[in-house]
Amino acid sequence: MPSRAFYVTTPIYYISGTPHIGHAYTTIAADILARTARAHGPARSLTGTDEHGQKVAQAAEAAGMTPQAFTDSLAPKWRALADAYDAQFDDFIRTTEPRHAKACLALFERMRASGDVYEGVYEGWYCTNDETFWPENKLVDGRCPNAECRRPVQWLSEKNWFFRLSAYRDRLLEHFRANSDFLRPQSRYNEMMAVLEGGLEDLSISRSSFDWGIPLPGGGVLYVWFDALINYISALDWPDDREGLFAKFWPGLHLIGKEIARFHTLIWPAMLWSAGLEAPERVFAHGWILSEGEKMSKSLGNVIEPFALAETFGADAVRYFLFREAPFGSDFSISIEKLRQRHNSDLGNDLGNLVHRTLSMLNRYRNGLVPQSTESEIGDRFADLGVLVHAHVMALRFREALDEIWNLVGTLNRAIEEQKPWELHKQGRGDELDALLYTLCEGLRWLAIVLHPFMPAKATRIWEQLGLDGTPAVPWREALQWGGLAAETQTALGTPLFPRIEEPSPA
RNA sequence: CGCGGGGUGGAGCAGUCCGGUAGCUCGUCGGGCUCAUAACCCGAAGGUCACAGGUUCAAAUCCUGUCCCCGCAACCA
Repeated sequence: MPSRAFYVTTPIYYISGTPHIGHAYTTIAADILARTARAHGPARSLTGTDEHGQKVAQAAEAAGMTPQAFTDSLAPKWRALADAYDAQFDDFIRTTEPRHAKACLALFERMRASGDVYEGVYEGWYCTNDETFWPENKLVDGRCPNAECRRPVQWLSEKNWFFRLSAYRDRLLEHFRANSDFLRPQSRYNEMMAVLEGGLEDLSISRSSFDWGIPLPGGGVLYVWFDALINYISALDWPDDREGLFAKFWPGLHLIGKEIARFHTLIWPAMLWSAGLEAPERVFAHGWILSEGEKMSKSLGNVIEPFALAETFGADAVRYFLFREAPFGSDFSISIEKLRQRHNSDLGNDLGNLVHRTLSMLNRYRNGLVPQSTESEIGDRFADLGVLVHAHVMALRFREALDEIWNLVGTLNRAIEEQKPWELHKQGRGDELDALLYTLCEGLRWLAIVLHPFMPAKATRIWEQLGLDGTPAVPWREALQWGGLAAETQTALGTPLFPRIEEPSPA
């Protein structure tokens, strides 16, 4: 596979919100992709915060702060979320940065130059919460028709800029048809096709009733959603592109939650086309994480708090759970009990115990020294591991990637049962024992490498216990060669990787 | 006729697009092993794939209809 430059983004998170596990989910997914891609070639990842809009302005006012000071005070919690889950991003963009405003205005001007932006008067019912105008006939009981909002709307009349989105309907249809992978999973693709077939209306892209946004020449500010989408290229220094980031990394992959597929797959590509740029390469709209089978909500008291969760189980165990438990794309349920069980069985019993028993035997029988390299049938079974895991991850099949890895964890555990190293030792069959011990250690080295994107800290601990230098963030193609672990390497038996978490005792 | 998701062994889920002996994890039961985090390995029990029609040599999978469950005030991926 050619090592084309890889670019992955998360949505920019709405800054005055509260980080929850769903944000962490997207963020970790992007991190897994970026880490896997980095092991194969140039890669870049982006996250950030969405800081404009009337709601932020109002919240700032309520807090007695300027909007900028208000958002400055909130941005760190979003960086902290990525940190809490060990997600490393190459860039973190805030929409209040000058580089972003510059890109937004440049895009706006290009779109205007292409004749797709026109001035018009917008009168209608406006929902402040959604930052959206609604036609009279859409209102529900005189309130916002968004089922998740339903707040009172107000009548507004403003002179705004409009984007001729309707003109792009046919091109979008063609694009969807020609690129069946453009939007995944399939259910979201179908949904957007249905929207397209119903036709598109032009979009109001500026606001003049408040000023917390990117100011336009001649007055008004950009509509917050219009501004937000542009982050994906403003962070690549478009249009100046002084370091060639845009040229190298655009177009990329957008990871989003399913509720914002419309913005990312209909409006955003049309904006880019209007400015003479390429649409994103792929958009993946994942599902929601439910708590005890229901949508998380404060009133139900079933919100899983992401910082506390990372603290209780460790970032890596949560990262593992989120992507092993369900296919990426569908909704699934999280619960403390399920997390505990997976931690104990998959991580503790299967993987952690494998590492521990292997190093323990090596310690006992060979003073912790890796024996001479030997041919191994089991090595053959690892041959395709890197290629398979890489392919699954790049196709967003995280669960399948982990299944593949766990198959080999099972293979090694079985090899121990079948060959009974304790017997080999007692019977003085040193060569056979050496061969097995080498196979186990080398297998663990491979596992550390392919697990690293999923569980960076734990994979690094395996690496260190194997006596290897650095981290498992190594180029896969070169590193995944059977026999890479040198004989005589001094290993170090450590404490269990995933100490068992006991069931809370019944009260 | 609001929109969307879903109903598969005790639990949680794959499989459904591209029909062809029903699969995974956990749990349960029985056995083995002792290097290891009471961990590991082997075996077994357990399902009319919501229901009813239809298409087909063949349907969990395609078509039609029905029933049931979940989300849709706020926070919010």
